[in-house]
Amino acid sequence: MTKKASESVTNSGGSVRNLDLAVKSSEEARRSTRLRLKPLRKPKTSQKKKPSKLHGKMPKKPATAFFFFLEDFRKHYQEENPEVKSMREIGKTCGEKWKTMTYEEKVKYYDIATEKREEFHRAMTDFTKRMQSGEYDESETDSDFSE
DNA sequence: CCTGTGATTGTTAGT
DNA sequence: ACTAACAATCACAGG
Repeated sequence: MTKKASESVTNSGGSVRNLDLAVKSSEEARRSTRLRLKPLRKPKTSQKKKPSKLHGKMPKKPATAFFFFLEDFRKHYQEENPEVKSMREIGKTCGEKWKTMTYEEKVKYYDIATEKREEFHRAMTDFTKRMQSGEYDESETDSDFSE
């Protein structure tokens, strides 16, 4: 609630500024991403794997801006192409359009992703803190006692 | 009936 | 700094 007011003050300026910082932060990471010319591993895609209990309470990676755009784009795509139900084709179309999108247009999606990232960061901090505090509780009370 | 696949880019943690 | 893997979605297929 409080931060909402400050953000509303600056229309695009605030958003852009946030994005700028976000971009700057990932600027380094971005470079590496672009360099990925070593597709040694080329899985057919789809890296879905079963939820391994790595730590039990490890915060999962938040959806990226692209995913938010996908969510929105998917709605429009289904409206115009109700025949296409497969997400695979949408992904291609969305990805192609995503590249054509301009910075300003992506800003709004990046902005959402940035917020999600912050939330994730909090969960991560709490998680790490808890971990250092007294080792992670792997017990997670499994089925021993119902809650 | 349930699980895995397939496709997209972006972000994160780990080494 | 770089690498590898994973994040959501939704329809379809296989066991």
